[in-house]
Amino acid sequence: MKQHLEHLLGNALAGLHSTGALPGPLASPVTIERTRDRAHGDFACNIALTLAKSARRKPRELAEQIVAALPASDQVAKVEVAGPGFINFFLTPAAFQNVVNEVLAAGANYGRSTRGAAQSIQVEFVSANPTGPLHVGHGRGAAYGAAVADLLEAIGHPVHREYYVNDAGRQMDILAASVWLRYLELCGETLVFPINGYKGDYVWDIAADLHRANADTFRYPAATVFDGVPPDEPAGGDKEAHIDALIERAKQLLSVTDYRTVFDQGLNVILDDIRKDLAEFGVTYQQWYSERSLTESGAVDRAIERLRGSGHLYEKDGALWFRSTDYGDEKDRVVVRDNGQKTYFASDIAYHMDKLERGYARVIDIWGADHHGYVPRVKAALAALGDDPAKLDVLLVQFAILYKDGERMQMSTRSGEFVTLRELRHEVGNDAARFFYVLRKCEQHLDFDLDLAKSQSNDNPVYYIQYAHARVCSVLRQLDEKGLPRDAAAGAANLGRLTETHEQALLYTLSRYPEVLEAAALSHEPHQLAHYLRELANDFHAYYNAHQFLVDDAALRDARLNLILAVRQALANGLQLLGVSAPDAMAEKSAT
RNA sequence: GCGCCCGUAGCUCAGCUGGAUAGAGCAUCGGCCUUCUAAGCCGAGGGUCGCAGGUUCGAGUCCUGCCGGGCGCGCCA
Repeated sequence: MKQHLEHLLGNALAGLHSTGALPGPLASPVTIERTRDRAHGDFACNIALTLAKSARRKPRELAEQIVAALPASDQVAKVEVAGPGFINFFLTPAAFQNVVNEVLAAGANYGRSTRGAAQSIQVEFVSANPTGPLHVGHGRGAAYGAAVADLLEAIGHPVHREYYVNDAGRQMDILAASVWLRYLELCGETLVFPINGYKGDYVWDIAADLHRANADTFRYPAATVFDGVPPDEPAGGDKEAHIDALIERAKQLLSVTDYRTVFDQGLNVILDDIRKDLAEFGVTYQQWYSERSLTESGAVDRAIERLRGSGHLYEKDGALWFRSTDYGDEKDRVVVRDNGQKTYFASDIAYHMDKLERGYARVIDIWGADHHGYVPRVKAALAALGDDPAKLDVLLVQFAILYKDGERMQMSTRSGEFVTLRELRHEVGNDAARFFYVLRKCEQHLDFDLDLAKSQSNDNPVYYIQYAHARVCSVLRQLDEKGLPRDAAAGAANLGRLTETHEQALLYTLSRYPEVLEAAALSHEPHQLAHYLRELANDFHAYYNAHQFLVDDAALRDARLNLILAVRQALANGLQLLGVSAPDAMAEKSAT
């Protein structure tokens, strides 16, 4: 519809140019928009307003002239010039009624397009450190990232979903040390667990597995383990120095392979748990990319050498620095520490270099908003490597703040007092969780009221949309029970019977779906789709209450059934993109 | 102090990237179930779009400065 109108306007303007009625080529392209108010027609164009200045003409006059030059179209019922000079298009009922045929013909593909087919996109999201189970904050990144990826795929982009596994670095060593200390306790050693260690129950579970499989193989007396280790914070020492020394002791006492065994026990158990958790949440990946593999393959060294070759590295205080300030970062960054260890940033440079070398047209990183300060340095690194930093899009997701009993909950992996994604999923269900998470745009803080989500799940908008879908299914069941026939072809032939106000509203909303999908995908805003689905469900429920579908008039009945089947299809397509199920019937409402 | 995000109805948020009279859900009040599921529908009240300037035919939307809230500013990851 939109393209058709743009085509008509293009012809009209070309005609005016050729007769000299309008000067020069257009500065801006012709854009057709949906009107905010249907009193202004179905679509509107502000071209006369934007052209008025350069043409030195009054906008309304110009608009009249453009309208007069418009070619005839059987889809256009009326064209008006209104307000300061808008050109308003009123389409024929038939133009909208035909949307039903389009939806039913396209089925699960309705709304999808191929406009992005030439551009492959890599989307990296969640990528939480495998030091513990995913919590509710990660859940938002998961739901948002999956929806963005699915939306991009829906407009034709080949999409590669990836999880970057931080299986190297200090945090993982702290986990390994935590597992080992718990293991020692299980062996019968008595010790004071470090304040900076991972205290969650899952660490005990991992340690128990380790003990079952290896008995006392990795056991050392606690006194030996803590020999020479500086005191922890409660004992008047530094908690960071304390835990670092314990890691050192672990590496000294255990052989390289034994330390690796303890380390990998923690890594693998947690990573498997994360994989399973996300899969249950409907979030899947094409690839799990290991940070460790970047070091082992020499990719990190290669990245550093490339930076050195392009003259962006220098040494200071025994460390190797990247001059990221050359590219707008606020300070230079260390890539190799004075102790010879490469920083996390060095791995990340190598990782992003690798992403672009793999040939993606665009790369999207979805990070927690607390990492926003990290963006300039990664972009700077890409620029220094000679890559185009504009290929990288970093989407920052603000925190999901949990409320329980009206109070804000503190979340900390280290203290073990967090609410896990799994707990949340079990409380409110996958559908509600997926939908709630994408209901807000990512830069908006998300208030997640656990009590509301738990006790009053009826208020959840996801049920409202699912109910609309289930109602259509229910109508079809009623049709069967009443032994009434359904003739899809007759329905298609009688779409002209759909003239009620509610039907027109529904047809109009249905016709917007492809535009909403595209806008949501291009702007990485799944919430647009979520809000649209609510509108579509709203139009359907209003229609349902105002009119009967299973009427005696067979032609009208078939037309209405085709319409609501089209609505069901659009609802199902949209819900699927958000990872929410489209049930055929709603489960019995619980008594509470 | 510097940087990023947010500020719209009592509450939680949309506002289609600068368009016409600022919308929805909760909450409040009033209606609708012998008829396809009432997890639904219809109606009412509720606004200085944080404040002050600026840009233009037009600003909730763009630019500047304040105010308020969140998050960052490691040779941690």
